[in-house]
Amino acid sequence: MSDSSRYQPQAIEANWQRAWQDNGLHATPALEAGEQGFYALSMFPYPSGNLHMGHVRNYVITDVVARVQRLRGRKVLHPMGWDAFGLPAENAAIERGVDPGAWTDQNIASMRHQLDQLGLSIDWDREFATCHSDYYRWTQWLFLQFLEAGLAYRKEATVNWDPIDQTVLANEQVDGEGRSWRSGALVEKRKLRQWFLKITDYAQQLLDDLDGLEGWPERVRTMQANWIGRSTGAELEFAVVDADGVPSGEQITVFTTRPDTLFGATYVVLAPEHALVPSLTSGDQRLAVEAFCDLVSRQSEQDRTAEDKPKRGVPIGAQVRNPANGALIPLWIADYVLADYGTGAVMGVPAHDQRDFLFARQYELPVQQVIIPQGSDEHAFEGGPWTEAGVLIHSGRFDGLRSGEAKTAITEAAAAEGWGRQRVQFRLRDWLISRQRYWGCPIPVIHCDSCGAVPVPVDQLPVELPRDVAFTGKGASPLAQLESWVAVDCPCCGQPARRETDTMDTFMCSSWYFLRYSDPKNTQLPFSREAVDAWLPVDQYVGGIEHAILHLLYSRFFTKVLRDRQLLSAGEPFTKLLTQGMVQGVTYKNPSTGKYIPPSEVADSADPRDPLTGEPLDTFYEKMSKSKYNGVDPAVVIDRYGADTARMFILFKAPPEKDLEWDDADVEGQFRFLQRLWRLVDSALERGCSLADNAGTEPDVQRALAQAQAQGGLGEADRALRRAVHTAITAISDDLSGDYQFNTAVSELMKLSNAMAPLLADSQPVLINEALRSLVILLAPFAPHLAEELWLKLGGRSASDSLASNSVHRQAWPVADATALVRDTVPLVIQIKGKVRGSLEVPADADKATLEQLALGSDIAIKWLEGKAPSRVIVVPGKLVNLVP
RNA sequence: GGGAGCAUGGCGGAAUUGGUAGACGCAGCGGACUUAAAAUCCGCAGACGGCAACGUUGUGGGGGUUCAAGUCCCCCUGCUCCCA
Repeated sequence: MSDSSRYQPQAIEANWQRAWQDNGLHATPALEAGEQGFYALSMFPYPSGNLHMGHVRNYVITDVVARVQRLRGRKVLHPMGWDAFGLPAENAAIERGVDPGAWTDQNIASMRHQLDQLGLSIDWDREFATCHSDYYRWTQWLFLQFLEAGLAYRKEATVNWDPIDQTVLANEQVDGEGRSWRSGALVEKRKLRQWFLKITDYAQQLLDDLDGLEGWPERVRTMQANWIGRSTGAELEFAVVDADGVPSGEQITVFTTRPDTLFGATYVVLAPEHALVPSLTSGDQRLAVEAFCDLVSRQSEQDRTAEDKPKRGVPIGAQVRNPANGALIPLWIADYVLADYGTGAVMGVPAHDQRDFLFARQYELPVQQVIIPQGSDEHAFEGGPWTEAGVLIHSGRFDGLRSGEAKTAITEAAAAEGWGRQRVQFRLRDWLISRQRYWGCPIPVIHCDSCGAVPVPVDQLPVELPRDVAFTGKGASPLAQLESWVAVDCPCCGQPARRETDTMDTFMCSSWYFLRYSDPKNTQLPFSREAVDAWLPVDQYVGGIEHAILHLLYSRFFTKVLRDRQLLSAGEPFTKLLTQGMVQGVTYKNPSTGKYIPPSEVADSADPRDPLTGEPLDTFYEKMSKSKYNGVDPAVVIDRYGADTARMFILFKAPPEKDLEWDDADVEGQFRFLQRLWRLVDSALERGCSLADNAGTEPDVQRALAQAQAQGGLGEADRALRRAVHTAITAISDDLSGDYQFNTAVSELMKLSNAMAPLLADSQPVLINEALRSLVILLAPFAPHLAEELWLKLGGRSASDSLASNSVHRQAWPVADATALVRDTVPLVIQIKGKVRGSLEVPADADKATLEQLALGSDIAIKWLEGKAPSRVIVVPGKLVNLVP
């Protein structure tokens, strides 16, 4: 076989990529008024500079979706961009003195180059990076919208402060022991004025609308619902009293989801940060309280609230009156109560709450049981608290009520008597968006001594990030140290004022990027209402499960706020969501040393051993990462096998939402399949097959069928071929509708090519052409380069035809012909008492009575029934007959 | 501790949603071609028994519903994720 007729992806892929680009094949078509486009979107990447397999899987899945929709005649928007603000660029600046902007742009260029090699049908004309001012000016503009709507505000909040580097740290930069990742110093908590977005105003809507997201995985919806965490409970007021029981006038308001346990409250606990702590602390407790507050300020929230950690606290030397029974109980502060959840105060009911129980036992506080399990008069309890519902005791007029009834009754009594009320509480808290960092979107606010926090006027946007800054990693953010940038006149009064030096959380930038793609070049607005309404919501969003909560919740929040600001119509941003599984690499680990061994150092993968010690190694699959030496570089795979093989392997190896085990042997197998397709087309060409002049299209086929009909019908090979073709069309179309099942779609392509090969010799040319035409178009979304090349080889498009109109990617998705699937006879399974005993060929159109007769008369039935008549016969036409003796 | 999900050959995974379990592929074995190997092509292949026809058994374990269960119900075990 001559060299030119071998499948060599390296020789064709780059050419097609260039040709598609030059001919505008992936440009987004304009929509007619009212026309429904299809918006396919991958979660945009952070430009780290390296494309990894997780990216590849993500973008290939979205690309197949986009390509299939185009073949089905939809106008498709399939864009890509860059989530380009963030810490790595700033760290590169600190460590290597490079400009974060230049560093980021370089990474974008390099990743863009790697992406281009995958053959993705992306409309690059709509590309943008969130770190460029023509994007972030609109992030700032949107922030001002939130501010105007009263949804952005400033308040004191605790941040992580590194005392050595004199800087603020993000939570993920503090390790498990509370030390800075860079300096190793114990991180302190500091209070700073921070910007928040009022996502809690939308908590109920964000929760309610989850029900409508039927195209989302149930898992993700549950995670969001848990994160929002709605609970119904009560606010109850405990009056502060002096030693003689005389009210001081102050009230402690607690939030509880268990008002039914109120009579069991034996103390009340405030968060150490609670506003009333300083004024209520008695003189003799002051030193202990201050020392304790200091201690707590160094603890992480998780350490404070984990159920298995010891609880610590101190009494502050004051007492309150239980509003239900008048009992005087002590007031404490404790680490496990958080200031910004609920009211920052809880009632301690040690008999019926795990944490209260531990706390009471540690400090010898009284335990009063007020709930007993239903149907028991067990008043005592052993070992731990009873935290379930039950029946009330020792609760005065509420005795005998069940927990559910008692919650309502006690809350109603509280409301009637003025010491409490029902309250809905969300776990969700307002979104802290301030970052004391340089490489982020500047918050467009100016602080003026007389006017306060003044928004930067819209016509002065963007507030550009200054480029001439020093990166030391020490002290305040580089922005705060740049006096020439900070000093500015107040837009209101003209007096000297100071710029806000905090930048925004990068999640702000990614909470609206999917809107910008609809109108990426707009210089007047973030997007026009017309453009955004034409394309939004995103029809299919694809990305990792790690964004199940934050990014997706913030994006939903943004969409709702912008809808309420009349900027767009959609109430939800993403109609369908596919969360793809991880890509895992084969990992070797020495179980005795715990060290990971690179696969290149493992001589025999069937019996992996440590190259130094000869010890046997553990072999398993884990998410690819540098430290485990289990990564596979996409560039290497593409270099060796081509992008089409990489795409086919990834799609075939596992269903999209499941983890995928990278396996070189399977990649090899996929490459072999593409080579087989190439040879199949070659052998068809040798037989004179051609798709030129619309050969093998439906009119062509119908003509041949009519002619065959006149001559007594199609031959056996012809019928088998058509059955294989139209079975594949049916199955693949089905696999690509609703839930995407790319793995079975690829296997159907394999079945079709397996079926075609032996039938080429005995089938009519027109039907072979039909088969080839269908096969190549069905292949096109998965292996776009190979399909385009085969299309050209077969004459589907002549070299002089325009690619823009005659590309294989511009063809129509094949339609299955139901008559091709019809068979004369079908196998009928014979069961005896539910067990399969054999099968026979029966006429496909036989009715139930006939099938029963055929089954009863079969050798199988005669053998197994031993002459007896069955007591029962179940006939499932087209499937089976079950004879029950 | 609470919630959700998963468990199918040596491996990845299929299975009209209650109707022939193991499609398709990887790895394996046998054959053809070749001086030989690679590549390619053809074939075999859940396990157990049998020369074979065939039989028994089989979807983590146990029970149930049904003519019929991988699929539905109950209990148990193990793993994964989320929330504490």
